[in-house]
Amino acid sequence: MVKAHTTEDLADRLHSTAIRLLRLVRVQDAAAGIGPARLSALSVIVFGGPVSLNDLARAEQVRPPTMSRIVDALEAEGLARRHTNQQDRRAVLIEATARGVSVLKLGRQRRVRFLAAHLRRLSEAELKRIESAVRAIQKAMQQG
Amino acid sequence: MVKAHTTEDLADRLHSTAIRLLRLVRVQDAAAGIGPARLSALSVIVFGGPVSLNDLARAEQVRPPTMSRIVDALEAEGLARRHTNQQDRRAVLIEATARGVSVLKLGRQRRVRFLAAHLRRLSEAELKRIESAVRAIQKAMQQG
DNA sequence: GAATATATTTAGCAACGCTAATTAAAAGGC
DNA sequence: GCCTTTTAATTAGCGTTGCTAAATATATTC
Repeated sequence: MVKAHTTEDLADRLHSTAIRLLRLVRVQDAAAGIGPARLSALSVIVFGGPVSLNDLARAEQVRPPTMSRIVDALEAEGLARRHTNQQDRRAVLIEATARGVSVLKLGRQRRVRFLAAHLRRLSEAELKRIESAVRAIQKAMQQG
Repeated sequence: MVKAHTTEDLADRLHSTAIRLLRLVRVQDAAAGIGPARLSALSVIVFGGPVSLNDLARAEQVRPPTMSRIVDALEAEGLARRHTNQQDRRAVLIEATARGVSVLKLGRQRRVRFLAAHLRRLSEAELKRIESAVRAIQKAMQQG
């Protein structure tokens, strides 16, 4: 569980590190005044432009009825808006309100700044290594 | 949001990458037959030895009543056991059963193997960079 | 035009989060 | 040695977030 001589050992440590990292920054979300499912869905809405409910559910790895209710809540809180797609009137297009964008960006900023404060403990060389690793990890995760 | 000239940009990308990584491996948990809160608590119980309920709740960033119920479920499923601490009879000590240990390790293995399969797409040099970045990130996160 | 497929919602249930209040044991003050 | 206060856990009751099954409305296909 400690040595990283195999790819599987490295995967184990990378996995644990990702868990710890998100657990660390999650503490900042208390100040956001919005639950985790809503915050996460709002993120996809803000950065993914107008989205259909099905696509949004898929992106969040959640079933459509679950997402329908989350969007209800986001609408009730004035953070997102539904309007029917005119090309296919069965479907809805969901987009963020100005308030939704600002709530999301502030929440994200809190997390990121908190994490950045930790990273500043490291040397330039160490930061460069993380930068390069982030690129590699994203490459490994591309298309399934 | 794209360039990484500042520590904050790097934190942003690292944060996003961690989210995507965990979202990727989470798909494997469907086969575990146990909810995420229980699985995560079981992990602390297995690797953190016998723990009090309060400590377990703190480790999982959850309130004691929530953890009490999760431990109820783990006991009902035969994955963990409570017994009262003899030094302080208000407190309980929670530990994993043999079945709890095996359920956790299999679940973890599924996640880790899935992630390892993705990492094998990378070169040795890229894996070395990730290895080194993991160490740096853990260093940055040490003690708060 | 009828049958089928697709997008979303509604209904109802389980798991997980919370706060407030209760119970039981330990620790401290006098 | 009592009596108060503190601490550990649980119970009660509520809101959110996950699911499946069924309903509704629109598109598509034959």
